[in-house]
Amino acid sequence: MKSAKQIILRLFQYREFLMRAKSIGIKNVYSDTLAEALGSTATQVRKDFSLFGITGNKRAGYKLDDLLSQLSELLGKNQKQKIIIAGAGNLGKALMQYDGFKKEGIEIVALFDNDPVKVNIESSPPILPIERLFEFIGKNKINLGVIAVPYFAAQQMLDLMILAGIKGVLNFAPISLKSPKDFFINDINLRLELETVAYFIKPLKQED
Amino acid sequence: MKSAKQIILRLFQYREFLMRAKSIGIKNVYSDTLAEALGSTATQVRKDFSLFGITGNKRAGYKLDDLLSQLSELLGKNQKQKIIIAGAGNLGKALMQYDGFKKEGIEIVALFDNDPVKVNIESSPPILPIERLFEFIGKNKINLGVIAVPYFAAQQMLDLMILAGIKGVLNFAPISLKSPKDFFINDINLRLELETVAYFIKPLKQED
DNA sequence: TAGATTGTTAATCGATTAACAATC
DNA sequence: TAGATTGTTAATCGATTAACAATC
Repeated sequence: MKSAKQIILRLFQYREFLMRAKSIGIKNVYSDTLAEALGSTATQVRKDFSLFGITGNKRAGYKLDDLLSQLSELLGKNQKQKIIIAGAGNLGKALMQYDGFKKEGIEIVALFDNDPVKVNIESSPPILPIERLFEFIGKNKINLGVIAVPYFAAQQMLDLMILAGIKGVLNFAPISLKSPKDFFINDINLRLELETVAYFIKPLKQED
Repeated sequence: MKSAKQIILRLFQYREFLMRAKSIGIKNVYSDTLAEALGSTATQVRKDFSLFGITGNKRAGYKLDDLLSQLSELLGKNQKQKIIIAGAGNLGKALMQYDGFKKEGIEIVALFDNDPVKVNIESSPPILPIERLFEFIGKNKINLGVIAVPYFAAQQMLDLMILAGIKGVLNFAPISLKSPKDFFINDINLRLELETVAYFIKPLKQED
């Protein structure tokens, strides 16, 4: 949907690198600088920018501040993004405590779990019972969620989220979820990613 | 390197689905069954199989057991895979406690952290000081690692792992790591994945 | 100016999809 | 057999890379 996920991912990476570069006092960058940082190519970088109408200065590369503000404009990272997490298991809690989100404007406003033992209204963010999810989403106008529940509960959770008004999710459940066409799902299957590495480092019987 | 990561990922997904199907007593599947399960297409499924010499029966689809064993043969999932995790923060611990790995033959044999408070030789798996990483990898012949340390420590950690004999890593540090050509790195940047979802659900100013 | 770097067009590459013959 | 499904070839699509004119 819309422009390819991969390009957007790269734009975010450019932005991340630029913020770090800025913090150490760099004022100008070249497509080559960015390529090097990301393990990409200068052509790729300029092509990506070109696709979104981002321009630099021939001979002088890109002014870091200008580039950064153009990217931020594009990626819309000036407003806060509130999210909720379904599932307060290890992964959910790891995400909850991961402070890299906060400084990028991503605020986890609540977790939800159906295990009463995990519920904790006092924690920050609070861990609430599933029953309150629907109401919470509506009241707080949340449109982004994370699914970190077991696979057998994932589809049901997604259906509930969609009904409540969520527009896109990051899904850690290892299953292909069904959703309307205009709903955005980003699947991450950690075990699969790990197994893939295992596959590629295996001594090969035959090349192809 | 070798066959595209994406195909291998799909093969793992087929295998995962087949194991679940088997557990509920299904004996035969069609390319269409698999396509449906993965949100893919029947042509894609047959193409993937064709690329690896996996065949079924015209008119009768695939015998689940045969297919499963062919995939397992290919993906080499009959031996155990030992891994270590560098970084015993929230993410490292979440992975450590995630029991989905174990039943797929992935065994986390140790975590490593340079914070003495986190070190815990008694836990299972043990959390050891970084100083023991090099020796541990050599002694236990580990070739797969996970990098779950802060970004500024990631390159150094990778260098150490490579030196110790690791052949591939799953990297959660949000930075492009440098490594030899024959070393395999699978990068996962959770924040970026989340931001990407946020981008795609944003009300658009202009289509393209 | 001369040299370096951008921005874009064209070529290439790879992956997905369509079409269809083979055949159980 | 007739119909359904595989396996593969060819066509399409999209993304990456190469080439190079524009120009600061």
